[in-house]
Amino acid sequence: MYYEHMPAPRPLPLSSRPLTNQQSAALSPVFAALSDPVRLRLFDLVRRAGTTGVCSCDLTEPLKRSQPTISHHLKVLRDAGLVQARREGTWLWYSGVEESLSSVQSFILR
Amino acid sequence: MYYEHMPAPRPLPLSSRPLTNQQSAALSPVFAALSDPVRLRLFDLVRRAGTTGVCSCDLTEPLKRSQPTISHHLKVLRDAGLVQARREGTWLWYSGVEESLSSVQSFILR
DNA sequence: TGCATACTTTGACAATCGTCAATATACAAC
DNA sequence: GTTGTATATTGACGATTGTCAAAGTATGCA
Repeated sequence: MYYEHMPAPRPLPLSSRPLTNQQSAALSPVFAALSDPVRLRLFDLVRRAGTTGVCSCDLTEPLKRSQPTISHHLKVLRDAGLVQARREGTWLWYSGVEESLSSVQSFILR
Repeated sequence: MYYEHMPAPRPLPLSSRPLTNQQSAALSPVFAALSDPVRLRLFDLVRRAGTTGVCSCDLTEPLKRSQPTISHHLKVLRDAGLVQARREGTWLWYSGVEESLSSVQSFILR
């Protein structure tokens, strides 16, 4: 409820079938990756860096966590498919994977 | 990625500000509530029961979990604002709260 | 080769989580 | 009151989580 203007809630279509075990097993890790407040801000920061991306060294300061902790969280986000990394010399440039949110979007609108 | 027809990924507006500590603290519990596969199916089942709702006694069997476990998960979903309960005699009828997904929706589309 | 920088992995810790059996509570009917 | 049914709470268990210090790996440069 942190938004001033929220999208209007849609009526349920009820067209689709109940979530199967496999579907919930595939979807829940995405929610889990976003279930930690620090990781949620981390994903937000990476995401808004656009296609250029952001190096993880610039993320420890705003999130006030150690570098290994940030590295750990980035791995969780990577394993969930929410972010990706591109190496450039010593640096790793992280960027968001927007398509990874499609399954969440589908679930919300189902 | 469990859907055949996914909504097209939107380009980032980049209009809004980075998530604050308070915003992520408010939003992450919703993701956390959906981060468990059993609870995700539970929410899906409750949700598609519509305004009528469903009694929790009918949820232990499809989810193959004990009654206390279902009760525990329903409490997590209730605390996250995702479901609500209406008493009718001995029964409790659970139904989904669609508006609770607005914050998630906003975050995805931000 | 060596050194410096960016990042990952390991190992440990307290805290939280998912689960169930046992117990408790709430309500209806008698 | 008692009895029965629906649901919640308690307490315990192993498993997982977030965190950091320490050590390890990778890349670039002299």
